[in-house]
Amino acid sequence: MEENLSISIANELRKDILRGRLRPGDAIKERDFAFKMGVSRTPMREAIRLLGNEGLIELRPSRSPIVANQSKQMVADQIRLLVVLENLSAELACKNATEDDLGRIAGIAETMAAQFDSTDAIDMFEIDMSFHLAVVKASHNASLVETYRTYLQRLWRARFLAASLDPNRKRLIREHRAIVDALLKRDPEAVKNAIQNHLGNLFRDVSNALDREAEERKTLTSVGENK
Amino acid sequence: MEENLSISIANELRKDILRGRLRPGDAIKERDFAFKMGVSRTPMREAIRLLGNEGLIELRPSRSPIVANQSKQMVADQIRLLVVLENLSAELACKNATEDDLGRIAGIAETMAAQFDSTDAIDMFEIDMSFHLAVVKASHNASLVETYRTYLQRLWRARFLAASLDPNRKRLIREHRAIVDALLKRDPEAVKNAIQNHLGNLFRDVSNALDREAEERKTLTSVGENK
DNA sequence: CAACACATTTTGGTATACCAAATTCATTTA
DNA sequence: TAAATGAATTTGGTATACCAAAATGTGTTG
Repeated sequence: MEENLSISIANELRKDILRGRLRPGDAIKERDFAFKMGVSRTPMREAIRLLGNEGLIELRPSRSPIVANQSKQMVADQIRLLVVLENLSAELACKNATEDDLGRIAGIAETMAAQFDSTDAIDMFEIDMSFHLAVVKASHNASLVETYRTYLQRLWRARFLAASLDPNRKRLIREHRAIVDALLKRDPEAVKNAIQNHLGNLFRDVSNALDREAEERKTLTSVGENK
Repeated sequence: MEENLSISIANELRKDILRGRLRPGDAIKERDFAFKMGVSRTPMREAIRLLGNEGLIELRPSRSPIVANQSKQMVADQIRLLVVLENLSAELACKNATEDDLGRIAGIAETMAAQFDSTDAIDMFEIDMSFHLAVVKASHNASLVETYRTYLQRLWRARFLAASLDPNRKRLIREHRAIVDALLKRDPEAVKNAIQNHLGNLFRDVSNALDREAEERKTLTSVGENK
């Protein structure tokens, strides 16, 4: 897609949100952000609306938009859907994946295994997410890819917090390899089982991470000034 | 959600698209449509972008946007996903539906049975779609509802064409009743079977309808002027 | 000290103007 | 008659101004 100013602004804001430089609850003041980026309100407004549609920003009447701050119920709902989308992609990828697709997926898994200790946590998490997205792309169902991407982004931060809480590298690499092996065999049941094994406790892990973060925020608030 | 000018314009355009007053391939000329509706380009532009995000309008560089004209592959992809979403909603609705939810779903099915012959095809199709959406809402998973709604709208026209081609009222009412009965029993497998039975041939039916329409368009084009 | 009223600030929304790029159309030439 | 060239039109995108509504802050009064 051809990139205009609003799309490049949206890309930059999205990256800031996913990478944690903009945190849940932070205000995105249209005029301020436009001025800082040296653009007018129009493309900034359009970018904010785009991210609003993607669920990353929450628009509020008569108040500045904020980085979306999702309830545990919303996170649970999205994870429930994400798992179903990954299962569907497993089934379809077994049928439709090209040899290039499978090669790419296996390559990403190898890259993670090889570089885990020498890559910072944020970059490694991005590779992890690109692995999952590559599996979905191997389904060759464009709607599935589009919808999956939406929830991948919405859940990004929560999953990153969960991954940071329990960075079990051996388990991660083993479970990704199980998914790759099952895909290479083009065995849908085996892929689904491997995915279930990999994501089965995702909500619990994410929930724990969000609880932990809420505790930390409460501690900071009680010693700091009340805003 | 509070309705501003762009949202009400988007709602009007969406209704025109779903109801067939704007057809696939029709241009949505920003300046012309804004003038006709007595508004400026800004809310019209925002409304067009909103429908672009929803997949109902296709934006093109340096050309007027057009009503999305989906390939059969895209339709097949979307149907594949829609069925999975309906299956998930069946499972969750069995667990989470309130008695009000079930009453509402049964009520819509009864309304269809009672009013089928006295309601025009477009209105009856809308009731049919509201039945399916009510089942999904009964899942109480907000992300599922949002995603399902997206594909319900994208597939609206193709499904309406298919329904018009083979308006089998008895079958439709019977199959909806089977879904309701299975929901009342809160039997996920029975609901999934009923949905599979109901939607199992959706792609074939839709594909036939799109083929038929393409034939008709070709016939019209060969006797009319080439644009 | 709390509540109320008024002023100020912030904000979303919309209108309009302008620009550059792409497309289309018309004319000319070979 | 077809191709090329130049002019005109259409179009998306962006900047800026303005307005009304909502939120916030401040001062006064009871």
